[in-house]
Amino acid sequence: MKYVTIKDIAKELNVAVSTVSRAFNDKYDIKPETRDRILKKATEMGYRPNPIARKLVQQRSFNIGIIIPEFENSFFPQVIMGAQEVLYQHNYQVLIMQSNESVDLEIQNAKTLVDNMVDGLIISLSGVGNNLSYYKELTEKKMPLVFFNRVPENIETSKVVFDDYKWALFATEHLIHQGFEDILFISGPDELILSKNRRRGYDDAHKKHRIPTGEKMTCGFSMQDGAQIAENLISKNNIPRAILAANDACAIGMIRVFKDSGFKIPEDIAIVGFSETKMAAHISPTLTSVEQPTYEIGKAAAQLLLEQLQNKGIHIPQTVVLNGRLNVRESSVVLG
Amino acid sequence: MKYVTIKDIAKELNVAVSTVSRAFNDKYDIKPETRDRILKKATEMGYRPNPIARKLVQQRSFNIGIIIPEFENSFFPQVIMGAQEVLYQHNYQVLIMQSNESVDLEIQNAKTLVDNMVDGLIISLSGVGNNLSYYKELTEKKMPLVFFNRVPENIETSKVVFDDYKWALFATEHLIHQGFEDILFISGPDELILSKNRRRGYDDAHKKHRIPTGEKMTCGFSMQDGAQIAENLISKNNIPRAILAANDACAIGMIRVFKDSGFKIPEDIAIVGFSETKMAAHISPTLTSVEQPTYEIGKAAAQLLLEQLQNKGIHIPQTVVLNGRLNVRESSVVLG
DNA sequence: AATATTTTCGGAAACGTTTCTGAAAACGTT
DNA sequence: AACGTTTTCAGAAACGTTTCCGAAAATATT
Repeated sequence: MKYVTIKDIAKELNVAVSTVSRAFNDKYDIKPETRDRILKKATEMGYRPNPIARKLVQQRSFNIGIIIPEFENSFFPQVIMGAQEVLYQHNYQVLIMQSNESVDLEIQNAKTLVDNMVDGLIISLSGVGNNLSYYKELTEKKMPLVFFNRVPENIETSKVVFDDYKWALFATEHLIHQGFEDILFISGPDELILSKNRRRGYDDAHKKHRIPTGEKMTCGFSMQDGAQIAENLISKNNIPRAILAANDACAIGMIRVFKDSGFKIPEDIAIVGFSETKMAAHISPTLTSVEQPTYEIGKAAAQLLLEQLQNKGIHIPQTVVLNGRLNVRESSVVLG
Repeated sequence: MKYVTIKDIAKELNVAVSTVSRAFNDKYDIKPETRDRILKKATEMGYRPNPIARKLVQQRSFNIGIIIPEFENSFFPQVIMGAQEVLYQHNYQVLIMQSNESVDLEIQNAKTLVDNMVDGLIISLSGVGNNLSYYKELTEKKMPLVFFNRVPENIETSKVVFDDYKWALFATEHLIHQGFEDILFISGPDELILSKNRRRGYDDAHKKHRIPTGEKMTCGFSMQDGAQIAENLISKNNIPRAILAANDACAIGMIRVFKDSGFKIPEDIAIVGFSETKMAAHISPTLTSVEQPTYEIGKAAAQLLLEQLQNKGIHIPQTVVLNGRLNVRESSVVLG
């Protein structure tokens, strides 16, 4: 690839490169006529500024990095769409990397993005074996950082989270109200705060209604993970009356296995999912699920990052807690 | 952010920057002892090479750009995973951008990636209103380019496609074998070659069995698009006996609407999806679908790109056609 | 011991920008 | 007409690398 450069234009027009540069960043003194002359020539020659060179001298890139654990569930893609919307408005480009639920790859991705001089980072942590020291280092070096959804506990920076406690409590209460007492609780990996918060919600719902809690398990976020747990339960003949699942994918995986084994949902086993996917309304039975405002999460994260970018130096860590909704559908309601 | 540079190391060790540089790229002459001395100091100081500076001087980045239209269906994410796997093995980093089905955004993304000196581009076109002139320009400038899934007709470069003709024919025949004659054909936007190919397959299946074709329509790739078409059909009381849908999302959207209106699938309307999603086996009824080898598509695209990257200059455009499978499930089979 | 060869390194240019410094040109003021 | 201001521009340094060129040091050859 041959690129047209600022030098080519300067030579063509017999001006200094600095003059051409000024023509593109009006802020400096330049006569309108020469500016127009340069701009005209530039488009004529098909010139496009080289962001690489600019990054090098300005030590900033107008790029934002986003790191997510996976994008097979539609949750993260939707968050990204939200973030992109506000970042684009502020002329930032977005670089996406996915860590495939691997901490090593996640850190490697973060380093790559930092090496490439992103101006800030939006991150959702991978589930297992967190190693936060690199992120701590980054915050110490004043790199703008925002975590969302899967956030670390002891890093002083802005975060966007869902009120997992409240909605796990609410979902559990919903199941209790339906008359179920033996409720299996399934959450994501223990390291994630969101798992802890949901567990508290689950426990408190039981306390509030003065009934003993059911079994508690952890699980990954894929359909396979859910299916496997269901198979285990069946083989041990340990069938709960109701289940609060880690997410919709997990719930859907379980439902398939249970149905294949002849169980009726919700008549035999009621089930509630988490972080609503588009599928919830389309499977059979339709799935009751806690809906998270994915798009808003992305927008909020982007806005928090922009704040840090603008108030360089002084950064007051903020935690934005977003609200959700329980979409009650067939999978948790026994009629009559 | 303060970065440790090659200069800092050079100063610290009283050597020239060129020597430090050599220490990192062994290919040059350097005494093993000084190399080790430098490498040791470098890790001590937390040095990480700055890819930006390197790009500028080498005029290459070891970055590959991937542009996809959307990532709400799991199709594209899976392709990306496949591509990443082989590119990572060859030390390329992957930058992902999504065009949101907008041609303008797609071209803008491509330009951004080119400006950022990616060494090559893997692209799946946005559906509507293609403007290929920029891509033609890129191929003329020898930028390595590979298209997949949604490919342009008259650009001379490598492509990875699915045998849409064959599998549309096969899926149509499957429906014919089940005894259905009034088969509605729904494809993606007309501009896409894959739509044309599927249409040919659909037509030829009818020719082969000497029955007249049914109605043909176009549709987007989302559940909403499918739902809307179903609503239209119902309001016009124009109900086909069977449907070959544009993709699984479209099929699932239609199924929901039909079921809500009291139609039985497949007893009243049989339906076949395309490009199998994980959901196909989990909805009710389970969905018959043409499965595409998503992961392999990504890998093939990456390999074709690597070939171009390696044989600089001479590039013989290749088109890889991948095979699929018809997963027959409940939605297209009436028992008894 | 003198010369030739190889190994190892330093210096400097280059990549494409931005931005600092200062000088020339244009204008205004007296 | 002489001076002070302002406007407009050119030149050069800088960003962090790689890489070319050539020189010094080490080694080999005669």
